[in-house]
Amino acid sequence: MLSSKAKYALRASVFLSERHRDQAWILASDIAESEEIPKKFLEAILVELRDHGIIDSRRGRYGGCRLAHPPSRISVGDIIRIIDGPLALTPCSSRTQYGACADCVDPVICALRPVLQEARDAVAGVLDGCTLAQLARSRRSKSSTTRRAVA
Amino acid sequence: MLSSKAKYALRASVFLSERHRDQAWILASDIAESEEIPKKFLEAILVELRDHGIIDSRRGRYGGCRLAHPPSRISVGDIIRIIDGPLALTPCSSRTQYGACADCVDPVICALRPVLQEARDAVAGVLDGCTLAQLARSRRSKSSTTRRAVA
DNA sequence: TTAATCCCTATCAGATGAATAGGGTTTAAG
DNA sequence: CTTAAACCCTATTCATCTGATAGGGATTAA
Repeated sequence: MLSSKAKYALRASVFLSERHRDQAWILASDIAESEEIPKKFLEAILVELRDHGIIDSRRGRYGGCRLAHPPSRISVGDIIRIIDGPLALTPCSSRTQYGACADCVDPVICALRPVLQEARDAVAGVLDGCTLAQLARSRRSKSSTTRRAVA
Repeated sequence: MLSSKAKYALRASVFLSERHRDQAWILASDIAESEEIPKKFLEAILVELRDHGIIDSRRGRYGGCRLAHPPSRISVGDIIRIIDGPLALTPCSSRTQYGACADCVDPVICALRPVLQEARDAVAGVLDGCTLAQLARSRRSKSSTTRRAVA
């Protein structure tokens, strides 16, 4: 399951995507308010995203943050991996962060590994194939649909 | 990530698969010893598997447990779902245990949902496509390979 | 100089994960 | 009918993770 933190990170990232056009610095407090994310908690998330090169930030007055790359170059998988760790079901079936599990010597788990790798490739294929740009576009179309439905 | 509990459950299930031929009652303590699983912890796991119809059990002297179905009819996905919960990344993208997430009203998360559903279908496809029988077979071939390599 | 902003460290309550303890209940063999 | 042996139930422990809050330090552009 996704953590709240990862969902917040995705929401914040999409928010930044929508405002990425003019390269302006966006306030963390604006994101927090618009997306209803606890401000201090969001700050910690933004730091992680910055440390992993997803966003750039500028301190001091008139500072803020913005995506470090075009929204079409950042995937859902990227964000989730940074916040929640590898997509794989075990360390030993991860490709981006491979590591032996403590109990990986066991033959049954090893018998399991090919399946788990297949599973991880399947999820990764989907989540890495979906970019922030696509999410932002989909959000835009949904909100307009809603508006039309309400009208 | 898979919990230890789920790995234990898978190991125990494969162990039962290997001995399913003669329909005998297998002792929990035998599974615990062979698979190096803490006995009391394993007992709790077996109860869960029993409650979900994966295994049958008989109490009292000469009791034990065994698979309630042929190993070819029980999938890795079945076991994982019972022990660790839905394969989906959010309640709202689950098919077997659908439920709205607390924050599912948010449009970005909703924009995310189709992707998450795709991801869940992808993992489910893999994990439900792998049965205990296949795992047991793969374990058998591996251990013989090992023996050959050692010899 | 200063107001505004990101950033760092510490802390906290609650949930979850992994395991242990101890006995209760049931069963089949003798 | 007794009894040894097994599953089964409740409670408890300990460590870690999650989600969040607090307070201020460092930095920047006007």
